[in-house]
Amino acid sequence: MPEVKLHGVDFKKIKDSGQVFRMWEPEDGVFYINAIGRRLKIESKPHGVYVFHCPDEEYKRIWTPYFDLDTDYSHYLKCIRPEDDYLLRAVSCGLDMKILRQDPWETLVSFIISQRKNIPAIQKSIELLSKRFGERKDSENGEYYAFPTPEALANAALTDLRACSLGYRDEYVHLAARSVAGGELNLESLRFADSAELKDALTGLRGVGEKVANCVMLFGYHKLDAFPVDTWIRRVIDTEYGGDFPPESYKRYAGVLQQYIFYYARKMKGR
DNA sequence: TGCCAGGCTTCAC
DNA sequence: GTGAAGCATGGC
Repeated sequence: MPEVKLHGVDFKKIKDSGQVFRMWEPEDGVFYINAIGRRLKIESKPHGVYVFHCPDEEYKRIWTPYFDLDTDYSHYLKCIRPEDDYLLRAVSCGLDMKILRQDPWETLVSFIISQRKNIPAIQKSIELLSKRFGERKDSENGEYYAFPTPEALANAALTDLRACSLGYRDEYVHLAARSVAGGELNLESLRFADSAELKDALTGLRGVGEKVANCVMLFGYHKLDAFPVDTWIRRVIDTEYGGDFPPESYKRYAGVLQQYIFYYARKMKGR
């Protein structure tokens, strides 16, 4: 069981970042996450040490890239203009945030569901969906339900999907599942596509517009230039940047910067 | 109790 | 291309 000293990662902020919906903290400093067909427990110890409840090999091969642990984010922040007070405050508030490398399918469905829902409601829908259609699994970190496969959701009755509080999005999820299960949309081969091609493929799905596509690109394909604009980001752009963001020099890592802004904007509202 | 939520589709213009 | 209405449901 790997016990590692980590710098530049804050799992509490990741849990609260709105990019991942199956991560929770049942007691202070203890995190669980259901992702990529696994359940992981992470325990924080003093002095930046974390215990990952999994084999060493899995930590290196799966979770290091998943949490992007080997990347130094200070590199992404060098483009920030010194006079951009708002962004500097946002970055300082969200320091040690990470952009995860989530499973594209789970990310796609999660963000289709996310439209016009708040985060607790999204989490609830995803848990209902997993319980009803996901495979029940046993792990050293407890029993859980894996995220449903495309086939499982493609074969589901629309009324059963609706029972997971999907609302009008039931049809969107069903169509996306049928498209992936039927091979018309190959999410794996899209890993090799550039951002423009990827966005075209995603927005070709019913119920996937600009915003959801950008979330899938950023959180499922690690396209750091993808810039999702939701109601929170829209408000900040309008009130802090006169309606125009990101500037050209920010565009390469706009998705990373966006994540700090999203986290900061929500944090400030909650105060 | 009303407003809002990590929006999208449709339709008018 | 832009703008507004309608959409199911639940959290706060």
